Amino acid sequence: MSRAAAAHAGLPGAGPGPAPVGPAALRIGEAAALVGVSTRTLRYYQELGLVAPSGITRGGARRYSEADVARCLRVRELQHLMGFDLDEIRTIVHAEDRISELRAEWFAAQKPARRRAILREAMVLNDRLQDQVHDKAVRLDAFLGELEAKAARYRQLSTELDAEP
Amino acid sequence: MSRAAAAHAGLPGAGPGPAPVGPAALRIGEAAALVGVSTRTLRYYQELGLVAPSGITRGGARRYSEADVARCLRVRELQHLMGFDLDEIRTIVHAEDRISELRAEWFAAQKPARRRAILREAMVLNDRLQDQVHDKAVRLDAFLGELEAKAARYRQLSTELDAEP
DNA sequence: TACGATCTTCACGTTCACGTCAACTTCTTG
DNA sequence: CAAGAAGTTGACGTGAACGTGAAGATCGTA
Repeated sequence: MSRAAAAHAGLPGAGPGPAPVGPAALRIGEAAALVGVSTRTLRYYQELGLVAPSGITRGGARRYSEADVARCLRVRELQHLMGFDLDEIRTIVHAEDRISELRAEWFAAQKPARRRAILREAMVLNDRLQDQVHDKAVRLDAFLGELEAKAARYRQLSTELDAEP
Repeated sequence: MSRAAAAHAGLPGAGPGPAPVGPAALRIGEAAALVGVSTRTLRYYQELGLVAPSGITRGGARRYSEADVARCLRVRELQHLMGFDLDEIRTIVHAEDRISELRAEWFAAQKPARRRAILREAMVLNDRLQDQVHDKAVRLDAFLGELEAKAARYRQLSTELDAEP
């Protein structure tokens, strides 16, 4: 597992202590405000292994990067836009982590056979997610189509009314 | 409020006792099986004013019509496909009830002015719902687009790999 | 370095959408 | 009409996703 992925999994990591606090380090309250949730929610996400702050101070205070905030926003999107529960979301974001790991491995890999294997795994992960989303999108579009048909029917009736007073 | 709407709101109604049990009357267990939920869930939906059985026996047993089942399925769709909570769904289905009331009023109405007013109200209700759905659909399609772009990129890399071994 | 704002970790409370058990009644079928 | 299946109300239990203190440690600024 990569360094970044380990941090996001909330693991201590084998590296030299806690990750360095970058220049864009936000405190939990600031990050929460940006995401639009409570600090409790951010701690809860970390508890579930969804989003771990990429830095911590010596005293143990969480420090969130912009990428962390983006990740939180993504979780919210998957939650409310897609209707996934946090457990499903964990699966999804971990798959996405794995994909960005694979990207790095891809650049490092020399042998075409290895590259092919990496690509295959990434494609499988991506396709799986795509299927889930596609399913929802299709049914939602159908729903929207119904509503639009009704709206059209109303407009039709309206013009008919206006035509013959 | 119309007869049907009163029944679905779970009100006793001023009519001559409970609604007659039609030929297509399903027991709660059968209706639940068709919808794919538990009997508890159907009672809960009634409790919230979402779906009330259109008939009851003298003894007080609920009898669901096919329309009731369809209504339950609609609730499930709004719940899982759209991600609305049951309170929002109550607002939506009540708006839809109001629309079908308006349809009846429309046919009964003689004066064009009255018809125009009815139509306006129906259009407002429909547009409101349509906006909510449209918003979700747009963002979901964008999400899907990202995934498809990635998939295309993977396919591209794959063919490049196969081309030059 | 003092101090108030912000953070930390428990730990229990809350809301939603039901699940589940109990005690009893009703329905249907032989 | 007996009996078992299914239904009724009522009340309490449950998992998810947090909310809400409590008690204390830490951070940033004067």
